[in-house]
Amino acid sequence: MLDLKFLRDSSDQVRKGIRDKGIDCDLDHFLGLDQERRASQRAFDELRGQQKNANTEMAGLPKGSEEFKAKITEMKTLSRQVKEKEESLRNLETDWKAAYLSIPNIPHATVPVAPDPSGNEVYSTWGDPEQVSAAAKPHYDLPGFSQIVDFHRGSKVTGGGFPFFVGEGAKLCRALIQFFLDEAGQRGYTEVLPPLFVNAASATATGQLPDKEGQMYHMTVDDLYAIPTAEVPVTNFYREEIFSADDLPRKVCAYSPCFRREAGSHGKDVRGLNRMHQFDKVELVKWVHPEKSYDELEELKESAEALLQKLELPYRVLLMCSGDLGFTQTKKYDLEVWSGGQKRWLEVSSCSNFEAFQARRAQTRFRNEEGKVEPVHTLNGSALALPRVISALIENNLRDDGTVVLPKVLQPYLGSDRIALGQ
RNA sequence: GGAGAGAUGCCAGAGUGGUCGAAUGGGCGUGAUUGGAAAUCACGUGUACGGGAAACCGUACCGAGGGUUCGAAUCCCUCUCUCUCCGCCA
Repeated sequence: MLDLKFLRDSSDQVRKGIRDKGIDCDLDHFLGLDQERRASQRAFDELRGQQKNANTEMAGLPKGSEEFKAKITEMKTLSRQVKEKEESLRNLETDWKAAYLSIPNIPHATVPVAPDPSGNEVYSTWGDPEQVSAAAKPHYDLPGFSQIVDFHRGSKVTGGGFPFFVGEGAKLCRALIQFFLDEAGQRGYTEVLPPLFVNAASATATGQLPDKEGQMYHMTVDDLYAIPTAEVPVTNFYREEIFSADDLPRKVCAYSPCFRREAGSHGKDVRGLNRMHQFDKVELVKWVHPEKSYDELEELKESAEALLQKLELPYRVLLMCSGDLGFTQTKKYDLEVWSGGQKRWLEVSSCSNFEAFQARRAQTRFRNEEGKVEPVHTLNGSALALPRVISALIENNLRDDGTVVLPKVLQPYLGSDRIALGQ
């Protein structure tokens, strides 16, 4: 949610932001409801104030007195009015809240304005894609690949997009998870292992609800959602809490499986490890002082980049344009690894600043220098999502003998300098 | 899954229908005292929404939702969560 006063006083700026993101949202409908709500609350407060005054008065009167009885008769009318007014206020508040939740965050001034992904800017590039491309093939076409990532049995057991990682494949996952967590730990992130299901309040705070309901698996019997990313439970860790200024910044990392229904995404992107319903990821989340959040975004991006560098995988960083920003984000960098076999860039990380948007929904605040309570800024970034890192590792490092040479940093975790496909 | 107990402010913990946003203690903050500190004393110390230039004022909030009543932290109903014991299990 954006700040209420900001929405009222800078509505033109908000309208522009909504337009630049290409999101369909009726700000004026909300502003109209906001006025109605305020008027309704004033009226209710007034009536309720009368009732309270009368109440105090009555406490001083003898219980059975004529005066007391007369007062009761009088107050019955008022009581009815208060109830009616309260009901209409509650109804207005419900509509108002729904409209409020439908307003997206707006892009930061440094974000390029463009309607679609073609407007994303290549911010930087690391490594040499050409070098690894020569004879590489897509991982899903490699002999033996299906023995370390078994899609067929996954489909039998669960459904499409839920593969088994087997043998070396499973060990590679475990190694990457531990490597990512170790690196985050060294950067001062506290490790958590979060719940994999969250309630609706949590999903609302981070912005999955009501905006992206269809993307999550929903367990209707218990009204719980399978997390699409560890961002959801982790960001909600401090929901409804107030930090003191020197608690900030607070940094947490978490490994978790992520579950995505990905409704509506079909086509060439979906082969092999490129897009799945369940995948593993290590996520970084930060709660920071509002003045620092854009510096923190750079630090977050660099943390994720450092992982790809240590894994010796060529990548590029994109500064996402307004039209490619999500509902909740003000600014976002995507990291894309070079897939030597598929000859294309694959997103492995997304580092975003939400400013106070999530914090306001989650009511995560801090006491600022003047002692006033204000929302913190939250950020998060993948560091990293596993499957596409795995495909790049395999495709880029496959040797003629069918083995995949591992980057130095992973070797201690696997106890070997290479893994074999197949066998 | 069964039985019981409970949920109040930063924490502990009073309050069983009216003057309760809520005693008291602790913590924290400011000040007094001190050479400095401890101890002691005084004052202060929630959040949200609304009104106001501001000081400040109003209203809501005692797990959540509903009900009874002129009036609810307090009575009734439903739900959620926590704790204890039993069962079951990793």
